[in-house]
Amino acid sequence: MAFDLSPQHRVAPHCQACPVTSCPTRCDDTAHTWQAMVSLMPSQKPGSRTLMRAGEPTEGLFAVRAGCIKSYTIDAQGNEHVRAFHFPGDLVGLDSLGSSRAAANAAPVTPSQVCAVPAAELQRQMATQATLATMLLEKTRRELSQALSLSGEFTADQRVAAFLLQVHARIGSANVLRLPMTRREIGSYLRLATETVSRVLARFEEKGWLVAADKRITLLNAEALRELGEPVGLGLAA
Amino acid sequence: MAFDLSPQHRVAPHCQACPVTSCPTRCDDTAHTWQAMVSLMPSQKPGSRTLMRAGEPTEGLFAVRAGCIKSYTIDAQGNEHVRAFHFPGDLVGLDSLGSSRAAANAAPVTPSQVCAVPAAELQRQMATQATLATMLLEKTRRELSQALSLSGEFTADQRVAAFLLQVHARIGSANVLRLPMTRREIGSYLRLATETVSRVLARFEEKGWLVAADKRITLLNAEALRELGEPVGLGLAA
DNA sequence: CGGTTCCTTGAGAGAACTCAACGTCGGTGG
DNA sequence: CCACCGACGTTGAGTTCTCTCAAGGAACCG
Repeated sequence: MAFDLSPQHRVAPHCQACPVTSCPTRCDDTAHTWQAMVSLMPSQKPGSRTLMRAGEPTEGLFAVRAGCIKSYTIDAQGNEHVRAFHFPGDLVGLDSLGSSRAAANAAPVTPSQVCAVPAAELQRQMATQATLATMLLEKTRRELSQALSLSGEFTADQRVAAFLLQVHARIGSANVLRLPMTRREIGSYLRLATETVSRVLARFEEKGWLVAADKRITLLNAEALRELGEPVGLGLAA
Repeated sequence: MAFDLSPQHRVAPHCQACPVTSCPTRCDDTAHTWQAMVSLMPSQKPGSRTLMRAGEPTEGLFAVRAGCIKSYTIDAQGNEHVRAFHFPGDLVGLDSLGSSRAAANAAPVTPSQVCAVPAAELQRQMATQATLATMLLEKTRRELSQALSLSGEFTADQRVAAFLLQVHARIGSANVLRLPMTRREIGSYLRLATETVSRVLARFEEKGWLVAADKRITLLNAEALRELGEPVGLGLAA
């Protein structure tokens, strides 16, 4: 199996102590514990420490507790295409939920913690709890809205601006922002070449809108970025 | 309200006689009829005969019975951006389902028939019937998969090839295909200029892959198109 | 230390866009 | 009945945004 739930990685979820208060799989631990917490490290060797693999049987959902998970596909030429970044509180695997086979791969971008929810258990719970199905439907709908927004036609500057604001809203503090992912991964997600991402950041820096020190971004003029990236609609996602 | 359910348009659904056998809202008519069938004509005047309007309160879902419905947004410059085309059997409004306000506009592309399912009724049914919520989740997941596929980085030729095959699979017969929408609408959906769509079709015709007589397309080499458009993954959508 | 990945910057190429012109079609009204 | 108008579709010419190719420096790891 792609995802190893062996004892040395497996930990009780301790939902009551979890910082992700809005976690959709939050339970009271003592009762029906139908999830397990796992720590993950990103690896250079592709394939190791993978949560999901495209084409393999769907194993379930993963709730991100800490870190950053990417879901991605590999095309015929072997190029990686990032479909989404998942931050704490997000669910990974919604696009494969009812399907027998996973639609994409998923792997950690930085050291991460996730809670694994087995598909079989999920199906069982959904059949009886309409609330669970409704909640998952709502989460999926939001992802759909976001995907549709991003699939519009925007300039490189608009995409990058919207992306920075989105990441800042999720894991930023004050006006500082630490990007968990590489330029290549950002470009893959935004459909831009690595060099273009780099150039756009340099352009923003020239304008005095931010300071980009590698993965550490300091926002100096968030308003300008917002004005530019607003049409993309990544942030406001209703 | 954007969608007029006045008596002169309203017709009992007659699900038993409906050609859309896989309609997710299919009912036995005599029992709880929580939908109404409506005929729609496309209009030049923007705004008339609109099913949904972005930003207005969500009225519910629409099941397409015949014709073709587009959902779209209007940007700050007044340009239309088509997010999806919906064919018989599809549901319109999944991206607005749990939200209080509609995420997009929806209007007929050709003369169409839809069944309107009020949001309030839907919510009530979902609360008790886990099956309904699961079905809607599955439909939404498929739309999400498709949106994610299309949001990849592909050439104009790949996009158009995939699009033709998708439409053919939905409403084509043998090797003939009648496009319900204009070149501008196709381009808007595929993120291409109108002229580019036209040029790509001319290119395909030069290669002997198809004959394009305005909206009537005759496929001569579907295999070539499939090979080209396969990476887009619009058709296979698991 | 090598070796690898990441990031940046420069120069050139190309795919798709914009602008523009022209022909067709369908509806409208004089 | 036919001229007019607008939307649609096609084709050409030139432009531009982003990509590709290339090279160098920095950071990280075994």
